[in-house]
Amino acid sequence: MGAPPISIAEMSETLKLLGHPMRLTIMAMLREKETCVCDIVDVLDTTQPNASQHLKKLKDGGLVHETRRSQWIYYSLNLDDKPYLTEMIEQLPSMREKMQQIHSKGCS
Amino acid sequence: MGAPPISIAEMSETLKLLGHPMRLTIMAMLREKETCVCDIVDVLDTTQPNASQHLKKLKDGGLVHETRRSQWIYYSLNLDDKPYLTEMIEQLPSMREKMQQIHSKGCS
DNA sequence: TGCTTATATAACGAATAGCTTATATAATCA
DNA sequence: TGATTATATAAGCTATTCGTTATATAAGCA
Repeated sequence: MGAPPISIAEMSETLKLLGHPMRLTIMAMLREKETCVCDIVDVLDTTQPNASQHLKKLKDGGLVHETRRSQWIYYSLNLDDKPYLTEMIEQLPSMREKMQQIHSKGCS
Repeated sequence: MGAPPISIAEMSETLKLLGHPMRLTIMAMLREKETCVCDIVDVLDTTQPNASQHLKKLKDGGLVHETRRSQWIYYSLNLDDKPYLTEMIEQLPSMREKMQQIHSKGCS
């Protein structure tokens, strides 16, 4: 009935996931809109496997959700059960510009 | 004039600090009231050097503040320049009971 | 079917973080 | 001053995390 109790263990595990610049950048990107892996790779300016492994951690931690749409896999935020994160996510710097620049290159 | 810009690098470093159960517990304790190291050691149920090293990280990260009052050093929250944390800190589980139990033992 | 693109997984080395034990510093008190 | 209490620092070991390279899977297309 009331809000589900949040344990320190659970919260600290989640915060550990966000305590990495690439993963936090991914969260900032996904706040704008759902994004496919190739665009994330471009913005992070890293290798595809590296981005993929960070995405896996975020997914395993329940912070993001994935959907396949033909050959692309789109990631999106999944913060429904973590209301304590909303304010912080909102205050992340905008990634809009960097995400637009990517598409001048075009990854797909 | 406007709010100071927050970088992803800066935020992720701060979140990394909070991504450890002992450090997050310390933050939850300090939300209640400023606390000396010996009480923190008791609640965390760890060794004094371990607690001390976690406190040092929080201090170096600008999350807490210390004041010496005779032989005791009291730590307190320092969140003035990190408004994005306030909601999360507020939603940490209360440490009131655990902090009261400690004083039945009495560390000082 | 074979080729190409998108993504995930595995394996490994390097770097980092965490905890422990031992020791140092600082304050109080007798 | 010496003993005691509170706290910090150092050193070393272990465990975890990170990024890389190589490889696997999956979808689309010719």
